[in-house]
Amino acid sequence: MITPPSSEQELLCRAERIAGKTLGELANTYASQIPSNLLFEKGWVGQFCEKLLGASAGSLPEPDFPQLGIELKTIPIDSSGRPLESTYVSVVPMSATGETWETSVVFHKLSKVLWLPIMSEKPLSIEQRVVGMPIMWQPNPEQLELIRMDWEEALEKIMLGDHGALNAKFGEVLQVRPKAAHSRVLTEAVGPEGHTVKTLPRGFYLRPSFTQNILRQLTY
DNA sequence: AGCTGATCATAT
DNA sequence: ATATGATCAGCT
Repeated sequence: MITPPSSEQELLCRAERIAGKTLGELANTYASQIPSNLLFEKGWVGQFCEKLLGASAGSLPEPDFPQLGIELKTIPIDSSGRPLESTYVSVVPMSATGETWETSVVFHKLSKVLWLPIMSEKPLSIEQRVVGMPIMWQPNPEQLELIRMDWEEALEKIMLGDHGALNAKFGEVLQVRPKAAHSRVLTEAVGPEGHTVKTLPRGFYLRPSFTQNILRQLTY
């Protein structure tokens, strides 16, 4: 059990200390069992890194380091530093809770993010994957505005019950995609006439084109 | 090769 | 069921 970092600086130092190491080395050091593939433990890398850096466990809709207001995101990259996947941010509130942008989970989680790139090209086994240099990121005004506009538009679709629009084509930078155990899962949502209906749960994801820019801006 | 919809583990 | 952590895998 690793204690939570007491400051942003300490968190960053911890992350820098594991940069350059393979997941195999780190798992050895911390006596963790490493899965041979991620098919049945898709979140393993993220959860392992949370543990390494002292994030408070739990699945609360708030940043991983609540006291610091910092969210940790591991992001798989190829040898050119390009993201291999989109980045999950949070659940889409399909039953519109009267949330505003400033009170939204998306806003709070993305206010400050510690990105931890993991070189994860397919031929590499999990233990061979390498932790890259961490990036402490706060969205600049333009980035924040792009995210906000997608978020606002998504909330409009929710209020209208226009679930057909809430698919993976939605959002310039903040995408909407299914987020569920399987495709038969249903959650409560606002229907077209304002009544409660059931629909597939969805999540907000950052598109790779957006996260690539985040990784680039500190790489150069 | 990138995108989109589907899916898996765990905790509460 | 819903939240966290995400990646998988078929299709274009």
